[in-house]
Amino acid sequence: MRMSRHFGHTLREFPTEADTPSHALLLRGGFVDQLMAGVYSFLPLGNRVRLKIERIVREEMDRAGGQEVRLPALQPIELWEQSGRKAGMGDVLFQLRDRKERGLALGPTHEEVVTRLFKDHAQSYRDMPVTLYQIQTKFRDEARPRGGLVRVREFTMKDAYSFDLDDDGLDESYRAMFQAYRRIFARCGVPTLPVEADSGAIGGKGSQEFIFLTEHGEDTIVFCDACDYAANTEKAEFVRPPAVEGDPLAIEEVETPGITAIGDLTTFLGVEARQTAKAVFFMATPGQGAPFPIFAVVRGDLEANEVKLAAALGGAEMRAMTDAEVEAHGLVAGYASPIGAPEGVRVVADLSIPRSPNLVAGANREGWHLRNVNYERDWSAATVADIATAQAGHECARCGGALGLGRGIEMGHVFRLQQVYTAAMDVTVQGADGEAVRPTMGCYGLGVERVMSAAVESHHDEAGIAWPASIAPYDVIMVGIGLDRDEEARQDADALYEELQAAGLEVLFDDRDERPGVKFNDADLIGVPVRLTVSSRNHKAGVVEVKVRKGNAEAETVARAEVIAHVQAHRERLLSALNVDDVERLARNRPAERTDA
RNA sequence: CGGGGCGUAGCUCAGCCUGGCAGAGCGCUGCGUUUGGGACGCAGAGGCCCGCGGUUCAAAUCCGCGCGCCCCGACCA
Repeated sequence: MRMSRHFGHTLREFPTEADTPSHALLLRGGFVDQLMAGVYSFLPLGNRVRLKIERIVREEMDRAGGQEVRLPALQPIELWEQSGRKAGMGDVLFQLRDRKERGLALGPTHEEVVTRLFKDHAQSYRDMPVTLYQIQTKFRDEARPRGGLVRVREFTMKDAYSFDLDDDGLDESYRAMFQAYRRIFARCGVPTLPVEADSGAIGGKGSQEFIFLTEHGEDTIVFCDACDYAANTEKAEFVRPPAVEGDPLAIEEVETPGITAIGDLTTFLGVEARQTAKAVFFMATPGQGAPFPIFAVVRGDLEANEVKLAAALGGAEMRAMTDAEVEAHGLVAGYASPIGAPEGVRVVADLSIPRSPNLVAGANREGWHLRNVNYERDWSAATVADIATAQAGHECARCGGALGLGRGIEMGHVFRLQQVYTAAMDVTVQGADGEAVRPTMGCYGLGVERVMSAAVESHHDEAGIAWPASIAPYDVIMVGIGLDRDEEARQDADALYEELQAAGLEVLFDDRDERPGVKFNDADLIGVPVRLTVSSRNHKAGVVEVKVRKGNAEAETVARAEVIAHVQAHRERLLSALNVDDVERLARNRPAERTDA
C-alpha cells in the first residue's frame, strides 16, 4: 500500500479520552475510531491487525482439530429461556423484536446455538468427539464499557465448543484447546498466564483463564512466589493464617457501645482481628427460584468473597443486602450473631471459622458482643466452604510459599461445561450399545481485540507501537526521502516496492510529500517491524538502510541487491522469538506489574 | 445503578466566574521557499459553542431538564 493512498491519519497529540497506552496508541496511530461507548470502527491498519490475529487463531484451532462454523448473531429469545440463562444474563443480553413482535437477542455467546446445532446434526457416538469453532461478533450490553478495546459492547470473539461422550474425552479436548491457546498467545506475542478461575454464570466445573498481566487490568490474580500456582482471586485457594489456639472458654456478653467495625472491636477489646468473627449479609438468587438471605461468616482478619460464596451455593447470583433487607430479616447490623440467626436466613461459614476457638461475635443486640464463641459447641452453619479472599502474604495451599497479588485482563477462558447445556436442551446421541448418551461439553473463548490491545500494551515505547512481527499490519515499511527530486532513485524505490511484494512481503510505502521527520515519526508510531529508508543519497551509494523497530537498534546499511534477503532474515528471526517458552517466560517474569493492591 | 469529571473547528484546548463580533496551536487546502527525525512565509477553508426549555434588550457564558463521553465503584462469559 502506498501511504499517499492509505485511508486514515495519525494524530500528533494523544486523544484525551484514552487513559491506557494501548488505547491511546491505537487511536493516535489511526487503527481504530470510537463510534460510541464500547463500540469501535477498525480503520485499514487496525483491521489488518485484527485479521492477522484471526488467521493465527484459525491456524491453531484447525491444528487442534477444530472445525470452523458460522453461527447466527441474531437468535430467538426462546433459546435463552430454554437454557435458563435469559435471567442470568440479565441486562447484558441485547434484546429486540422483529416486525412480528417476536423476541430476539443479539448473541453475547453461543453455547445455546451451538448445542442446538449439535442436537440437530449429531446422532450417534460415531459423530464424536467434535470441536466446532467460530470467529464472530458478540454483543453484550456491558454496564460500563472501559479501557479502550478491553471491555466493549460489540467485539470479535473466537468461541469453540467440544462435544465428547464422557469426561475423559472432555479432558482430552480441553487439553488440546489449552495447548492451542498457549500457542496462539505466544504467536501473537502476548505474554499470558493460565490461572485457575471461577466458571461463573456460564456454568460447569473447572476452568482456566489466560491472563495478560497489566496494572490496567480489571481482574485480580493471586500468584505463589515459590511454585507456579496462579489463580483468579475469585477462585484462589490459600492457607488461613493460624488461629489463636486455646481450650473453649465460657461464653460471656460484653458491652461494646457504638463498636461495629472489626478494627474498632479489636482495639476496644484488645484482641486480634483473627480472634473475631465477621458477619456479611447477601441476597442470593438461584437460577430458578426466589431470592434468599445469606448470613456469611468469615474470621475478622479475612474478607468475604462474593464469587466464592456464589459458587458454594451452586451458582446463585449474589448481591449485598440493603439496609432495609437487613432489618426485615431480623439482623442487627454491626452486632449480628450466628448464634440464633433468624429463621430462614442461611448461614454460610468460611473454612477459617470451625478451626478458630473463642471468637468474638455479635450478640444480636445493639451495643453488645459475645466473647468465646465456639463453632459446633455454640452454633453451626448450613454450609462451611472456602468463601474468603486470598490476600498478599497468605500462604500457598499447594506449597506453602507466599502469595502475591497482581492485576490482569482476561484474554481467553477455557471451561469444562460438562452437561449443563446438553441437559438443559435435552441432547442425547446413541451410544455403541444402543443406549442414549448425554454428551459432555467444553467451551473455549478468546477475545480478538483484547489480544490486539494487550499486544500494544506489551510492545510499545515512547515513540509508538512496536508490533510483534506476526500481527503487524505490514511486514515492512519503506520510507522514501527526496524521491521527488531524483527520478532515478524514485524508479528504483518503485522497483523495490514491487520486488518486496513479489517476495511475499506486505509492504507499506511512504511515498507522501512530507518532511522526513514526519515520515520517521509516523513509521515509529504505526510500529511496522522493519523499516527501510530509500533516498537519493542511498540510491547513489547503491544501498538501502534497514532498521528494526523493536529495540530501536541503529539502522544498518545494506547493499541494494541484498535488501530482500535481509528483510526476510529479520522477519524470520522476529517470528521465531514468538514461541511458547520465550513468551511465557516473559509472562512469569514481570515483578514490576505485581502490585500488592 | 451510585460517586466524580467533561461536552466550543478533524485533534488538543482557551473563552464561561463577571452575558455584548466565536478564538489559539496542531491538522487540512492553495502558492512559494525548504527537505535525513513532527520546517518557514503568504493566502484560505472549516462551528447548530451537545440538545431542548427558561431568564434577559442580548446567552458559548446564567438557570432548569435531558442526552452523550471519560474515570472510580457496583457489575462483568
